[in-house]
Amino acid sequence: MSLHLELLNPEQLAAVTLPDEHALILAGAGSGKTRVLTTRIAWLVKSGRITPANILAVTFTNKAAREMLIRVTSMLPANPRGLWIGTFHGLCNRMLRAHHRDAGLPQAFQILDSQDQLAAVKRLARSMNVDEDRFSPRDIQYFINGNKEEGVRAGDVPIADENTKRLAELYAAYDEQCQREGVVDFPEMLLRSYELLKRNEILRAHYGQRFRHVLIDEFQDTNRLQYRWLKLFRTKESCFFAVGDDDQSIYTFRGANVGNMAEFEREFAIKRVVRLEQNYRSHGNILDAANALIANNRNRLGKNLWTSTGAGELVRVFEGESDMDEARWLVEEVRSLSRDGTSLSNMAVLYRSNAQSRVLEHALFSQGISYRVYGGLRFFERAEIKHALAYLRLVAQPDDDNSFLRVANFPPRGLGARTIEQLQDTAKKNQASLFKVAEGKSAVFKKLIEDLQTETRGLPLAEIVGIVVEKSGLKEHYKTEREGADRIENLDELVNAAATFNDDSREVESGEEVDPLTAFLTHAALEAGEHQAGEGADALQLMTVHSAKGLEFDVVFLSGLEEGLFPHEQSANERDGLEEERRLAYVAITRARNRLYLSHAQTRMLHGQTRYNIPSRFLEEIPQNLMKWLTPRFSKQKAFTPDFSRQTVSSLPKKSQAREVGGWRVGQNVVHPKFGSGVIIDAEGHGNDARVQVNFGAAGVKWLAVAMAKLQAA
DNA sequence: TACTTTGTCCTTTTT
DNA sequence: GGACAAAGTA
Repeated sequence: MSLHLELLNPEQLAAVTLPDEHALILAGAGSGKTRVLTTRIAWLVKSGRITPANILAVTFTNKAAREMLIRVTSMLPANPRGLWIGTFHGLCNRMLRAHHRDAGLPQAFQILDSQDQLAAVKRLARSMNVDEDRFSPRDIQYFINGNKEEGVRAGDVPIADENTKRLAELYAAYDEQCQREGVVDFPEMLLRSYELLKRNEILRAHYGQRFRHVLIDEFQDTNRLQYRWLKLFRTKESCFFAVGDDDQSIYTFRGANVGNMAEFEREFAIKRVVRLEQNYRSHGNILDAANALIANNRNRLGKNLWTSTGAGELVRVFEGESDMDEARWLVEEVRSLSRDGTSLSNMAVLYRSNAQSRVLEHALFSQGISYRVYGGLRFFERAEIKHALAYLRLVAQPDDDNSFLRVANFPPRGLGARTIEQLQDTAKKNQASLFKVAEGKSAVFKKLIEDLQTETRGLPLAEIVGIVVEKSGLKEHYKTEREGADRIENLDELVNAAATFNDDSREVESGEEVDPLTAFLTHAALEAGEHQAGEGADALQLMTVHSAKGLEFDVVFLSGLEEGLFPHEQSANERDGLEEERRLAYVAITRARNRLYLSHAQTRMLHGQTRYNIPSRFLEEIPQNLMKWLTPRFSKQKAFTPDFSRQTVSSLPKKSQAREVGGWRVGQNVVHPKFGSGVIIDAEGHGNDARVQVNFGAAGVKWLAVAMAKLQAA
């Protein structure tokens, strides 16, 4: 019930109690960002000058939004009404449902997730005879979303060449298709909502007046459209409070624009940028390592984290001979920490890409250590759940062709590709949905949907879902399948989820209430990740660095620190790709409270091939005096230079058979007088002709004649 | 029409 | 190694 302002440090207090003016808060990792944001909201309300309804707080994830809501409400005496805290998409959804007519949408519009969108694009591409070699559905989807996120409609795409012209046509056709079917994809939600407010002066004035205080979390992750959307709420009286950390910007690959921070500073004439640099999370050595690493980035607003807790332990570094070796060591380490009293859920293993989890899982499983992998297949994304949702969507909105195609012949009911094709032709001719033109063979399916509609009308949500799961034949179908038991369990779980579902966003302010089924389907699309199993159990946490953002652990293992993996090889082709990789490493390191492990392996199975990787440059960028090697090997490789501008990683060519020539073995570490240290990645010939291919990192990859080159074993 | 086998492609991810 | 889609077979 209290704000506990006395517990804030001077900078935090300054941020919380800023007068009514625009503000930019540079909040470093672990600096109490969420606390400042939530206390600010509570402080504003308690001041009595405004009500909760005057506040708009925007976050990126549902998790962050929920956390914020909980913390704010705990600081206020009564449950605040009219307080808008949510994700960009959640808030846009709320607005679009409330003003669906003005936005040109049916009230029960359905939301396409990325998968659904891709399916819709594929279907469109086929109906328009697109050469998939020239334009893959992925590319088209990327083009559409990229433009939408810049606020550019199909008609406004600048036509530079034939390709763009064609893509713009497809974009236009795609939007028409969505409109016809009453569906909206993720970027469309933002753009629609943006256009709605932009065009409708009355609405804009209404919301602008209402939201006197606009607070934005993770501002560095906003894209251009999101920023423009936010600016629509700006009035003479309004105050914007943006919190962000440019060093933690790790989503530029999907359109986030860090430049928004500088833009905001300029456009809102920010007088004072408040820097939160005191870190309450990590020990000194860990923090120093993070600071040293990020100092290698040139594009920064500048910030240096410090802590008043001691230096703590050194950062531990391990080199494995192979990924399996690395995993075995890691499991042993986890086991002994666990024995010494650190709970498993307080330890996390982080990696750059999901593919790396497999080896770890294998090792953990065989040693009987419980673990939990984040970011795998989410509940609402499972095939059987998607199928059930498709039936439900058709009940709510039969013109949804995406859903129609998904389940028209699932479970199989004799509607083959031919029948569907004919149906699609008729639909195209009549500019109507598949459902409307279904006849003959497909009439049976149409009848099924219609029966479901009449049968479920007016029933409670859980019963609707139960009936649909049963009568669609899904359950029956999975009974005959070998691994169907899990799927049936999931379908039951879906009914459960429906039973416990209560939606607070249905409390609308403009009269019309959204029907429960649509609300549930919206929840499934927008909050797909919220429904996760095994949340409570004590288990080791496995996740990518990306999904670790915002979290913290006593012990963090950062594994696979190898050139090509982390930094990822693809990042070399992107503008400022390496800097983003470095920020990613920075995020990873700053997750650790007490102990940090960094590890890498000499060989690793990737894409079914063994790769020989050299240690990541990030290991070189951390001052040696902060680290403690658990294996001697790495410390021997003195010839490292910090410059790895050229090719640094290679995989073993497919056809290579020779593993060993003249005493040199593939995978072996070597030192060359001129090129420094490297690793043998291939070998061929024998005797005097024997040659080895060596990856020297900075000096590149070279073929060397064994007889000539003065190679030394490292 | 429906199931089985082969060929291609591999980041990161929330909404 | 593995997911997913297109081609192949009963």
